[in-house]
Amino acid sequence: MLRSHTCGELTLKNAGQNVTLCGWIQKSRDLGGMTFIDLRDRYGITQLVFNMDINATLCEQARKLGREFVLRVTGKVCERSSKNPKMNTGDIEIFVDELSILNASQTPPFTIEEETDGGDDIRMKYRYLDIRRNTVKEALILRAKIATATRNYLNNENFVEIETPVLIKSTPEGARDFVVPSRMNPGEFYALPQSPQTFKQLLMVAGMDKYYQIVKCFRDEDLRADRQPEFTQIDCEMSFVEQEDILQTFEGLILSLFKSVKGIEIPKLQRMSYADAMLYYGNDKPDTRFEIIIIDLTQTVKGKNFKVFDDADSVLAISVPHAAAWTRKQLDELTEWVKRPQIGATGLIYARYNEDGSIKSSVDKFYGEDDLRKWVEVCKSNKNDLILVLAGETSKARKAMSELRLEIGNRLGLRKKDSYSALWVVDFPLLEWSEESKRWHAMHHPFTSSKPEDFKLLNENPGQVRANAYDLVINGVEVGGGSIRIHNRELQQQMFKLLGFSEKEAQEQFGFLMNAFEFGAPPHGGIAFGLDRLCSLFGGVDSIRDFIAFPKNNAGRDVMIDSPSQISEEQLKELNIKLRG
RNA sequence: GGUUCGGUAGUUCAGCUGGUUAGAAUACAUGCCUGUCACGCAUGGGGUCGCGGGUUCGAGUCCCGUCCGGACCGCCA
Repeated sequence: MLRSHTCGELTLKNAGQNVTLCGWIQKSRDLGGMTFIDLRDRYGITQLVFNMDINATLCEQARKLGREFVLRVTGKVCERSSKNPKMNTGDIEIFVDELSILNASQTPPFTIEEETDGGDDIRMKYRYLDIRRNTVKEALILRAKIATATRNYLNNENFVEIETPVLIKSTPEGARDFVVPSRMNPGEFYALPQSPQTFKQLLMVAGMDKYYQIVKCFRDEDLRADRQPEFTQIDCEMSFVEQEDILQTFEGLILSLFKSVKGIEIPKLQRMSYADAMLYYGNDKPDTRFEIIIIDLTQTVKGKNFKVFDDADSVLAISVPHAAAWTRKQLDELTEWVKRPQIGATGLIYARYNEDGSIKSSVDKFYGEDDLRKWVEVCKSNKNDLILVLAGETSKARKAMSELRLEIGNRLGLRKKDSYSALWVVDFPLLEWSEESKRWHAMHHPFTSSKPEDFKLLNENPGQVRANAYDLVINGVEVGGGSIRIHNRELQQQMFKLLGFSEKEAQEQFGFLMNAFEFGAPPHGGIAFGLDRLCSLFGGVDSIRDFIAFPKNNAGRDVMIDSPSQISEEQLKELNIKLRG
């Protein structure tokens, strides 16, 4: 070993010992007669001292060292005459008597500090320097903790960790596949898995009973702060279970993660139907950290010759507590906010329920005091509340209101990073109609089973069929989702047919799975969690990027290694690929 | 595919309605300084204002195009 201790562990107890440390220079302070160097490694920072009176040559040498030089030093641990209570090692320092420079460093392009001066771009380009910073380092360590705690829990529950292939088969359902050409099979391509879905089901057919895997998945879709083209799932599947068993098992996982990683106990998870989530929160991943819910005013407001409301499929409201005094300017600004194309509302109507009991709205022309009184009643508003109303086609109005609700939550400071509200959203529809492709799409995926009682609707009214599917939502983030699967060939075939597959297509693409179902497939179901999102949630930030050691940028590029990149003519030839102009 | 914000010193940013030699902080270099820990003080170097075109007597500033980055919408079974 090049070192006897790390830079984070020495305290007064070690005073008098001779130690050898290795690390990077965080900072040096040259006072003339003496020089202090903060030496950093993963574990912490320890102060080195060089003194002209004690060792002039060494002190001269130390003055010349720059930031991020890698040193190995030997010296004696001494109690400081002026201690630094902000540091774990602040009571001691090392009087160095041997110094070797293991490697020099250029001046880093940004400061290696908690609050760096570097922008995202430059940080990503020099990610290996960025990771030296505490915030990123801690984020990666948090991720490792979550992964370890997950493995502990699942191993303890008798799950078996099994790897599944990364080079698999492309299928048209769902997201775009990343595709890999096969040299040995000219003109043919592998796809990278969007999830190990079919393999884990085959493992259930194989009798593995309980499987999990912390696994990279790939989707060739546009990126977001919480979406990367390659991401990690905690992928799980169980045999001989019903929905309730899955919810119980994985509620246990989540509670145990909160406890072991964050050290907090969160309450048992609420259950909310998809229909309720849409009705009260306007989307299927409600942020339940705050109470404001969406109220349907459609019937209340109709028939007063206000065209906007009379023409609307839905008129939705939220009652914002203690906001009646918001200024006209604030409300105008909020109106502009909802009119942005991303939100897409055409306008915002408001009613103030004033302290004195009077109600004043932006549509007083159409609605008298009595009408507005009804609004207040339906919204269950209190004095001093502000009612905000959006109208339009139901799904658009819900979406806009959902966004507005979250924005209001932000403005009122109700979405606290360190409070957690987790719930299961259940009873998803099995299918949703796509106007674009004029056919039904699986809302979860084509292997999802329906509620037995809804099964009879499958042919006459597919949109009404509820699935045995469930999502885990925490603070408005979809952290995981799963379903009880189909394990019967005929049923699976019927599903493919409903989704517009010809029998031939279904056989070509998923024949292996349906064949397997004919060899004694057990009832089974599972769930997958997004590890990256779980990390960002635990870390209290919105972006998943700092929980990934080497993430991709907005355009799916790795700016550090500069990928993707072109490949040589020989490589293309070998792969039997010709690029189009 | 679209919306939007940004690109000025190594870095983060300021730079007004177009007008003198483009600034600050920090980083860096040199010198001084024996208890600093955001050390201090002094001095100094550092710029193709992303790129191309246009308007103008004059463009960092206005216009068009383009490239790059961030956030978002579409998309993400």
